[in-house]
This record gives sequence, C-alpha cells and structure tokens, in this order.
Amino acid sequence: MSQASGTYHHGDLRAACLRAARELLEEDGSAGLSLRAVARRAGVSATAPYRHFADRDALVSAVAAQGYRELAEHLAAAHPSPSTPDELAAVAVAYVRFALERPALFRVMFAEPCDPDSEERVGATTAISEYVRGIVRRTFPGVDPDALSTTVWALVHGLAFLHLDGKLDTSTPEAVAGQVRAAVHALFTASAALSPTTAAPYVRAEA
Amino acid sequence: MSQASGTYHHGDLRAACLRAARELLEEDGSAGLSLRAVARRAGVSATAPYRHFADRDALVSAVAAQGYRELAEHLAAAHPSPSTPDELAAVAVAYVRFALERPALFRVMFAEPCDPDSEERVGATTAISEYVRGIVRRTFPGVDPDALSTTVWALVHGLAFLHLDGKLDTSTPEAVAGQVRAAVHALFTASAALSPTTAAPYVRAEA
DNA sequence: TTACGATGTATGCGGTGTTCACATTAAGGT
DNA sequence: ACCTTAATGTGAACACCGCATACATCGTAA
Repeated sequence: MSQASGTYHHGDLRAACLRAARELLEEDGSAGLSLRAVARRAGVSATAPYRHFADRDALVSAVAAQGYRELAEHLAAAHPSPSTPDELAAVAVAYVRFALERPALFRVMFAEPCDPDSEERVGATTAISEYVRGIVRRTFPGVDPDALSTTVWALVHGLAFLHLDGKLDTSTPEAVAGQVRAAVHALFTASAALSPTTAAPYVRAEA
Repeated sequence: MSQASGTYHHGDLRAACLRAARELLEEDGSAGLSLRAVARRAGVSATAPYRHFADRDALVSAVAAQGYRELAEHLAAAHPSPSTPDELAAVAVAYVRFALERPALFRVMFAEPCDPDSEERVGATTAISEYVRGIVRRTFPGVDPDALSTTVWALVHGLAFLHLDGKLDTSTPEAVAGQVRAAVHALFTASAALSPTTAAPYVRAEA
C-alpha cells in the first residue's frame, strides 16, 4: 500500500484521504470533515488532496459512495437473498442499525442532494435501489416491484431518520428491531391481503 | 415593523435575520447560510446578529423551528381534522409537497441532530408528532396510536427524502401525489385488516 | 438629567476552501 | 545513461467564515 513516511510522494494519497475523512467523521461529526484536516491527518500539505478530488464536495461524495457500498454489504450480510417477509424485515433492521452505528456517515450519504455529476455516488445508490427491488420481487411476486420497493425503502429510510433524530426509542437494539419489524410487517401484510388487481394503484405509480 | 434605514438601532433585527436566512437558503442552499451573509443582507455589521443568536447553530435552529411551524400550518391547511384514510393520505401528500417546495429548508429541519438545548426546535417537532398522532387516533381507533403514527410518519418522511434525493419521479405533482397515496393506502389497509389484538406488536414498541 | 442596559460597531484571531506558481519525483522513450 | 514529461506534492496568498473582545450609540427609567 502506501509509501513509507518521509518520501515526497505519498503512494496512495486518495485512499489515505478517504480513510482520514472517515476517521474525522466518526470523531467530530460532519462538522469536522474539512479538507485541511484530512490533509493534516494524511501528513500532507493542505492543497495536496486537490490532486485527487476536484473540491470538497467531490471528497464528500466519494465518502458517501463508500458508505453506500458498505451499506449494501451490511444488508447482504443480514441475509444473503431474502424472499420472505421475515427475512425482509431482518434486512430492514440491518438498515436502521447501520444508520445508528454510523450516524455521521449516514447523514453525509443523504444530507446533500445527490448531484448527478458524481457518477460514483449515483451508481452506488441505484445499486441499493435495485437490491431492494430484487428482494421485493422475490417476496411479493404479484405486485409491481418498482412501486412497492419504493414504499418499503421509504418506510425503512424514514424509520432510520426518526431514530437518528431521537424521535424513537433507541435505548436497546431490541427496541429498535421491534419497532422496525412491526412497521415492515404492517406494510407487507397489506400487500399480501391485496390481490394483484386490487393493488392497481401500485401499477400506475411509475406510469 | 422595523425602523427606517439610517438609524443606529435596527428595530427588529432578529426577525430581519430570520427573513434574510430564509432568502439565502432559497437562493444558495444551506451552504450559503452564513451569519455574515445574513448580517450583510440585514444591512448590519457582521457581529450584530450575536445580540439575538448565541451562535450560528442557534440561528439555524430558529430557522428550523420556523420551518416546523410552517409545516404544521401546511398540513393543517391540507385538511383541518383528518379522520379517514383518504384525508390522512391528503395530509401525507401535503407533507411531501412541502419538502419539495422548500428543499433547503426541509433539509435544515432534519439535517442535524435535534439538539435538546434548543427548546424552540424540540417543542416544534413534538407538536408535529402529536398532530400526526391525533390524526391516527381518529382514523384508527382500535390501534395503538403511538406506534402507528410513528410508522406513518416514517413512511411519509422517507418518501419526502427519497423524492428530494431524486430517487422517485417528481416530474409532475400528480406523479408525486399518486406515489404517496399508494404508499399510505398500502399501510393503512394493513392496519384496518388487523384486529387490535393481532396488532399487538405495535403495543410493545413504546413499552 | 443622568445612569444604565440593550443594541450595534470595529477589530482581530484562527480556521477554511480554493487558486496559482513552483518543486519534486516516477516513468519512459532515445 | 540521459533527458523529457506528466503526475504529484508544496508554499504563499486571497477571500470568506465563526467568534471573542472592547468600544460606541441609543432608548428608558429613576
């Protein structure tokens, strides 16, 4: 990996910047994530990161994209290929847990508008979107997966934010998990009760 | 209202700062919201706002609290006292529309952790929380209102964020409204199908 | 009238993003 | 081996920012 210290060239400054940014994010929150602090931590001059990131936003976007990839791994680790409501709920719990364990990172991932110029970031988000859609497709074969996966994602995403903002009980992991499971179960119970024709509103949503 | 220009004292600098902050937020996004810019726009020295706001966070919290109050009015305007699923869905649509019409303000309202020291901000959020709970209580008399209102809020809040992040179709207001209505209907259909005893998972959520 | 508290000003410090000219180095063709 | 070249890191500089501190001004009430 990176060069030994003392050399003029760093070796892998881009990776070092991302690592430093993640550390600063955990230590001081998103307020402490400054380009200069990243450079200091990487043991490099203040302007060196500009060789690897166009500006601060590019650095932040790269961190966010990394977060998206880790979130995807975290969800996959909860269950390799969910196909039942219970397994879907387990993935939802993992989603909220991810947000609670890395609050600053999660906020960075969704704080600013997802600018279309960051190819890396957009790609990572659509990857998650399609992952969720795949789960929904397997779990609810009769319903429009696009619309329902959007609903599921919105519910879980909202739960994560409300937990982050202290609106919900986060005292124990069990309390969080119970809340998330109850919400998800309420949702998929509806879908199961609806016949495909009754579920017509889903079909028009994307039309 | 405020004094004529030219006088040493402004007259109502606090209100002027809030107004300037809102303008800057709409023009340049949350990045442009600096205390110095606010002071400039209010036609006052850079440090004058400190007589009315302890620091930048206090100013931002005041703006957020204002946003919460306006959101509450916006929801109330959608329907004075919702008590049916359709009326609840109308309020949900209003929630998402509010976020899409004032994206920067909405992000400020939920971007940072709701610090418990800002009495104004915390009070405003709990007001909205209880408003939603009241709706749910009237609409679903048989279910635990705390848990279900949390679920409803999470779903709507998540929908708002996904729309803001460009993950959903926001081309026309009708598309947005249709998506939100479909999601909300799916949720409350589940709750209606569940008997109070079957809905037991909701009861334990807040316990 | 005069003292005082509230409000606004002037100045300065340290931190930040960003640009630009320059220094150093690795890599590759001759 | 040498020299060119592009990539990479440095340093100084500019404008902006949050914030603290000392000072100026003004309404008000004793």
